[in-house]
Amino acid sequence: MPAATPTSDPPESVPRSRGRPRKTAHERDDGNRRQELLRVAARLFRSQGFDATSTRDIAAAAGMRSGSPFYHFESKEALLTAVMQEGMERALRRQADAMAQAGLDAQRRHQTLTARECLRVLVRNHFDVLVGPESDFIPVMLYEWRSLSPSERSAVKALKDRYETVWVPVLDALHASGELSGDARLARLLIFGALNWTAQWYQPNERASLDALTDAALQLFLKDKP
Amino acid sequence: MPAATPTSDPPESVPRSRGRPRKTAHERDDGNRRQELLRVAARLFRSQGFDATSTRDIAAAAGMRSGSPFYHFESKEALLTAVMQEGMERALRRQADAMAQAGLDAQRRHQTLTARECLRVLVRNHFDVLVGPESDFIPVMLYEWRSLSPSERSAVKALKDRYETVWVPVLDALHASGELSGDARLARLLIFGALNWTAQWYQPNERASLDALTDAALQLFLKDKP
DNA sequence: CCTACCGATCGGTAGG
DNA sequence: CCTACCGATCGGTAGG
Repeated sequence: MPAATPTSDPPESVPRSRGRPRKTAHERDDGNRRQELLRVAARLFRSQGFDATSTRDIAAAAGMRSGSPFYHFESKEALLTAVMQEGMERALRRQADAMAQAGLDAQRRHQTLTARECLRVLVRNHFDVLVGPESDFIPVMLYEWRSLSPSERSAVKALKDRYETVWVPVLDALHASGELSGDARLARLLIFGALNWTAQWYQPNERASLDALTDAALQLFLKDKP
Repeated sequence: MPAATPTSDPPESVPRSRGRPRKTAHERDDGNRRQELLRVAARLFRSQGFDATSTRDIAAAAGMRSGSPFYHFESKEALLTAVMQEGMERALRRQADAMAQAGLDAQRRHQTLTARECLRVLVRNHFDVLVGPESDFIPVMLYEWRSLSPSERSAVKALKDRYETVWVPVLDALHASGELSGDARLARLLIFGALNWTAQWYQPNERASLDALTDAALQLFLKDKP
């Protein structure tokens, strides 16, 4: 039974929002126009910043006229929020897939994943999400927080927390085995910082591959097992 | 003898810039108005971002009318550049002072600083510069790169490079002694990432002190001396 | 440093 | 999704 809401729906379904009604992602087959807007917005927000990108820039990059993005999104801010949510949902899916795949590989070798191997999978996937192909969404989320309203902010933060929660037991296990030293919470924050900062300097044509970067990170953070 | 400049000063000192002549930092005793503008601009740029801060916001915060900041700075961009340069110059001074002081302390104990102790001094000072009192300037530099023109960018980058250069021999020594593992360049980039990211989450009322944070960082990055 | 102002741009909307 | 448009805001300037 759904929770009782103080105001129930109006009798004949009067649209409540301002202006024209807007489609949701799954309404009609041309949701690809919406996807296209998300893609170009993510790219522009990343390269120029949210405030420095006009909705006209976005429309032009998607081959539309200046007013048309507002047919798909209520506001520029809603578009930003959608970019962040889309990015986090993809990241969550990829993280789950990577962990599941690594688990299966281990099983086929009749082994269990060590905490160190788990961390390697998480770090490698994080780099993919952050600086790999189609990686504009997550940097936008990391660097454009300020432009969200409090409620949008907490919606995105919930997804981000889910993403980071996966790391906690892994880091705890490494802490317990002595492979990770120091305060556990501070270590986690510092590690995420080291990883997230790569979005600032890593270029696709960087001499170091993402595998090499993963190696460097694990070597930096982890001690030999005592 | 000063270097010969292709165009020497005009005979009777005609101002070359547009509009009213602007004072430099040392011209007259009310350079404190300029300093005040830098201070409030740094604070607003940090909390709202460069693009989301209007020159009217800055003027109001400094107790001026909307047009007055342009008496002190040629443009909003020039003000941003000045914030970053001022911040880097202070950081460089504080870094040099901290290292010198630590060297003197060691000398008084008839010892030399170990590489590990040097790193501790650098990290601790970096946290001070980044999230300590009057720490708005450096986060602005770290997060508002995009709004600079190429030439302004390289001017700031030169200062940033000078700051980071001090760390290189220290990290190299730790690498040589086996206290720091993995590719040296990548380790340095990851370490700066971990430190710089604290500007995103550290609050002055944070439970961890900057000393505790320094401990956590050194424990995370460094191995025991083999 | 203030007053008064300009031209440009921006997010967003009505109506089709 | 386009056309045509509005009100607000912004960086910056002339003149004192």
